[in-house]
Amino acid sequence: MARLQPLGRRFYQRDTVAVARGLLGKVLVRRLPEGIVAVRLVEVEAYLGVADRACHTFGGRRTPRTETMWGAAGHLYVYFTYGMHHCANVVTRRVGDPQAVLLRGAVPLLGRELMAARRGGRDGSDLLTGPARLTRALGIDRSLDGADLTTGADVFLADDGFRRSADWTMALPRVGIAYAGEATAWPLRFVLAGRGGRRRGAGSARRR
DNA sequence: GACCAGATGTACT
DNA sequence: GTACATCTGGTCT
Repeated sequence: MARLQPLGRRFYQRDTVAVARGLLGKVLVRRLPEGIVAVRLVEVEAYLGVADRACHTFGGRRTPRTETMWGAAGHLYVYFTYGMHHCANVVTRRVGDPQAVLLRGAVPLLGRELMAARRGGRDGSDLLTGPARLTRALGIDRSLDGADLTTGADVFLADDGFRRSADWTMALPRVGIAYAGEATAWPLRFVLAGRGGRRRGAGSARRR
């Protein structure tokens, strides 16, 4: 894993669903003060911008929080939710077309101890399953909102040659967006089958 | 498996 | 000022 090259801007400028599928199996590398950690993405969700009721930019909403999504592809969009959790997204498409892919789950490749330490010593099959667990284990917060993923700096995505077959990719309804009307059922959540994806299905959607 | 509380930033009135 | 959020961890059954 010594010489991973960051994915280029063009990878992110494609159709959001294509980017989401393409991200499965890719390696997310994070440089922490304590060392380098790396994980393989196994679960993501696509958010399709102004036409997607579940998306922060639905209807053209543009606020300080969502500004990163409105910018160039290949940047990290990090937001804070439920008063205590951070979630990380990858911005896709082009400037002015605010779409993104939420990183929901991964499996550890390198630096597992560092990640477990950041999660308060918890280490188990749920170390990286769930968007907020992922960001916590990788030390991702609002300070990384807008970070460029193509430079290979603090955080970036890379291809280490891992090849998933299309047969191993599942498309499922998204999670936690019961408020989103018809968009709730759109199959925009992609999971690498047979890998640590979460078992909790769409059925766990909260009241509210 | 089901259910609930938690803590606060963000959007909107 | 108010409502709610791309969720998690803990408890109860």
